[in-house]
Amino acid sequence: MSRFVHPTKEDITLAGVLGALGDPMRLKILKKLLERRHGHLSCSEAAPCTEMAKSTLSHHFRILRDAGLIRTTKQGVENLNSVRWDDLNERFPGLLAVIMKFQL
Amino acid sequence: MSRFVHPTKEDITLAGVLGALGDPMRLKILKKLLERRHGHLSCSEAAPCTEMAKSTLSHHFRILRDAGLIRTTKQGVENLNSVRWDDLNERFPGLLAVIMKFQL
DNA sequence: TCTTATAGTTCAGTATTATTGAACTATAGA
DNA sequence: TCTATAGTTCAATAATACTGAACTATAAGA
Repeated sequence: MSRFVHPTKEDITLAGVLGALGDPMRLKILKKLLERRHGHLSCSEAAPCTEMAKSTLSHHFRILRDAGLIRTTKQGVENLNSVRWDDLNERFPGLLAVIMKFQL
Repeated sequence: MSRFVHPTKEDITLAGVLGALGDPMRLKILKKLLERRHGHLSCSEAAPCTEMAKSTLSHHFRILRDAGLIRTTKQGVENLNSVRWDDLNERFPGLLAVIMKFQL
């Protein structure tokens, strides 16, 4: 029964957010999640490609979670992930919207 | 006579830019440079604090340069650094302007 | 209930990056 | 030429990231 640790909105830092997004895989994961802004995706649904190690994927989700970019809840056998859109937009207005515009 | 290597505008990547800015020191350096958008600052003028190792500072400037965020030219004993504002704004319109708005 | 499958985490070893003191390079000025 | 200044490069260590293997938790079927 692993409970996920999420930083409070106030504890989200700019360097943390940018650092977490400074990786092509994590950018792709966030883009997939952002496409359904208030929806949820399991880790494997949000994976940028299928031939990547589960542990690697888990690692990247952890980094996104620790930076405050996503919220993870366990539902049955899956983890459901969603972007913390409102928190992020209050903390850093416009940031995610701009990043989301660009390709890759 | 060290010549600095700068990526072409086309070679600047989003993950590279975000990764380079995913560090408090480098964010501070960029902010100082951005305050005089088309001006130039030496490395020591742009240093976030004075009590950091010269080699560490040099390392951070290198990462910013390799990511395409700054251009460095040697002038006398000093290195002059400036933000590649136009290149970045053409490649990722609005990105730097948004990041610049936030504190820390 | 026992077994199997699914989804993901944790562990541990390896690989990559970051940090920093010491030595070095290049330029300017006395 | 000698000294000071500004920064780089090197080399060693510290900290993070990546990933295969083993493990945990839940669901569903026999």
